[in-house]
Amino acid sequence: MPELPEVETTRQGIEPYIKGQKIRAVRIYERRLRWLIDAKLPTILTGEVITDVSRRGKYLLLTTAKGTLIIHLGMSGSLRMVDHHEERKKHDHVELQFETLSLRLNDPRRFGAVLWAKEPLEDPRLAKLGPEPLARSFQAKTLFERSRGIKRNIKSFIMDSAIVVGVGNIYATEALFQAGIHPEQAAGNISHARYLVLVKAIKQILRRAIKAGGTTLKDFLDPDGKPGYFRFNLKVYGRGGEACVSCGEELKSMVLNQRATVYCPRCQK
DNA sequence: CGAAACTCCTGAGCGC
DNA sequence: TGCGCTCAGGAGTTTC
Repeated sequence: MPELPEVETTRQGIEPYIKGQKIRAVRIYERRLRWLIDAKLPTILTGEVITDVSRRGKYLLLTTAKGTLIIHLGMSGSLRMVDHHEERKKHDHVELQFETLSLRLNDPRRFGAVLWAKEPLEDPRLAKLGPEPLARSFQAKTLFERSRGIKRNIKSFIMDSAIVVGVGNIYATEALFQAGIHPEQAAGNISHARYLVLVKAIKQILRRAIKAGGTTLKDFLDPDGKPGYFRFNLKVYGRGGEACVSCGEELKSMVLNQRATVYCPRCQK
């Protein structure tokens, strides 16, 4: 479900409710997520204050004086702020109880993760992550240099979190359309000039999507229960067979790196 | 080493 | 109404 804009929307949604708040209780209803949740989590976290709510790639980081709770939403995870007494829904796996509200993690497919780390950025899963796409450190120059000699297609290259974090299937598809680059183009064959356009496209699309509260395809809701509106700005994703908004040509659908891909054969070379 | 395939899991939508 | 099939927004692990 979530790509970077949805994770950032989630972060912004929960921050005002939990930053500075003390955790009163922790309930774990299902430990079997991507990795088994540490059974000692309630003991570790109860009584701790959340001092910061940040994000690294698609990982959410809830900082306390003792260490950091790392939450990944996987494909189908979501966080909601609810009243303590609100009935638990199917697939609500973890709950952090604060003074009056609770933060609940719901994740039907259980591809998400809840991890505990003293130094989260040293966790092997986070240590090798590439730059944040919205940071100055994400530049055409580094992409260009890192891509020399790389034969794999540009779509899988920009979706690789070691290259740049947070670009998932929807936004990779959209950014390549905006940049006029064919998704199967070899990363190593793309000029510096075209990487400049691509980096600009990625930044712009992600910024706009965050502003719109993310993309709701069927079920993404922010922690207050509101959907994201970027869906209405999607130019190619989910529009295979329809007319290109730019040239009118029929958009083509294909499966690339086992992921649905849509592109305009005339606009993207 | 890089690149591609495979894997985890549930639910929605479709054709019959 | 039900069955079986396909597909889904991620990414770590395995295989070639």
